[in-house]
Amino acid sequence: MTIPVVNPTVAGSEPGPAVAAPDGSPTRADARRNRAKVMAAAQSVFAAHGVSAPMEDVARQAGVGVGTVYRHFSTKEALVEAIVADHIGPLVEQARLGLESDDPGGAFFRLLQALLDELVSFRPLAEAIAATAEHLAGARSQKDELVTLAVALLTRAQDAGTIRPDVQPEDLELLLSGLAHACDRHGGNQGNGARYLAIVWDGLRTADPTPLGGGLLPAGGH
Amino acid sequence: MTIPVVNPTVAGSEPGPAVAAPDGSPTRADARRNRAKVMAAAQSVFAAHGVSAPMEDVARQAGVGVGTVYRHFSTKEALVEAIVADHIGPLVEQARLGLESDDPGGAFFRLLQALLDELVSFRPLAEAIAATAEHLAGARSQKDELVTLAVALLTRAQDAGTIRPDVQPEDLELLLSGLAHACDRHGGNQGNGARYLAIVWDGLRTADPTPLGGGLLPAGGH
DNA sequence: TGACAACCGGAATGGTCATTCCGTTAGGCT
DNA sequence: AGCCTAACGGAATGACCATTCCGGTTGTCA
Repeated sequence: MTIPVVNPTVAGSEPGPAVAAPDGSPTRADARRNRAKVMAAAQSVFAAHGVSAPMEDVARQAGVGVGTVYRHFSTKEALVEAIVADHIGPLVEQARLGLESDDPGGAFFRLLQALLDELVSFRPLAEAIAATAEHLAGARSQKDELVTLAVALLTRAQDAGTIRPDVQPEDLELLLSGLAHACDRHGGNQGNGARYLAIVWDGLRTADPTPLGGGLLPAGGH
Repeated sequence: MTIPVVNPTVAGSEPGPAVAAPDGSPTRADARRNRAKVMAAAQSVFAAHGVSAPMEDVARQAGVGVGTVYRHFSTKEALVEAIVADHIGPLVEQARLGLESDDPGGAFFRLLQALLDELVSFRPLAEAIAATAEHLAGARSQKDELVTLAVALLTRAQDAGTIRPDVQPEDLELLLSGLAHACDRHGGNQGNGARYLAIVWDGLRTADPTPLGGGLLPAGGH
């Protein structure tokens, strides 16, 4: 047992051994190189076969042994999380900028659109988003932060009159969840995802909305 | 239960051994009883823990051994399919009636609503629907039939002017898929599912739709 | 250049299922 | 009542994986 590490670093991303010293120094060159190879391999393997693909496939694709994969990511979950973080980072950034825009509705739409693009290109992201959306409590991870920012953007878009006022953050969770899943299931066809988004978007901005409260009567039908 | 289907035995439902003789005669009483117990147990176990729940849990809940479960359903998949068929049957019936209604829009909405209810009460149904929706080729199973009928209903609702004309059957697949997943992920809260449906519905019936074709520009934003 | 960790690879381990096998039990029919 | 066989139950089997272990390799630093 050689795990003298005392520093926890960021939970999950840089786990057990010391890939990076407590202060952030890089360590051995081959280790850094391998970490990158593993990330790239995981990216492609998980994208192609979903997160259920065996760790050994990731290792093979990376040209290393499983042991090496586990040296860098103490757990499969940690590996997935690391990749997801890569995808989410830019989205968080975009959401931040959007909050400062004077066109909240457009910014919100573009955020959804960007999210959709990522979703299409990397399936596991969908699962991660969906899982996070479960309860948007406090923002501790990037995923949570993204959800939080998206909610803020939603509120601003509502204040601006672009989005119907009766939509709640929980609905956003559900919509994202559904969006994610639909894209997951039809990964190959980005066009479909775009159509789906357009429809939901129209539902969000409708001027003559079906009451969301109780009765569930179609506003336009009948 | 009520499976008005005229068809002999649906492939997969009554497999290997002779739960029913080739001509359809019932067989031993205890066998029939156990089959029912297994179905009920599977229903509740899968609903509670998802289809990934072990067959042994189903057997225990039914008060029988795994061997007995396999005597009635040659495969886990066959068991799931049998339960799903129970849930889909009534929906197919409703869709049929809806096709004869003079209010296609309302009928379509009510079908979605009923589907949603089933989805909320039985998670695996979501997966099954989503899986089927993949390609709505020919209607050979009940699932396919449901999708086909729903598409027909959609077309009629469009002809009646309730649903925007640029919505395609593929979009329906995606929407159902997303709907299913959202309900799967938030099984406990039917209220949320209803809200989600209302939003999507408004997107479907909007009078001022975002073009579904190319540019992906928000119609109301900016 | 030599020594010492840090790293590496991949076989071995442990756990979780679906599915099969077979000795035992008990409906149904004469 | 007694036989014959469909049905049972549940231990055993086989696959698939994540994760761990440890002897061998190789950057790095003095």
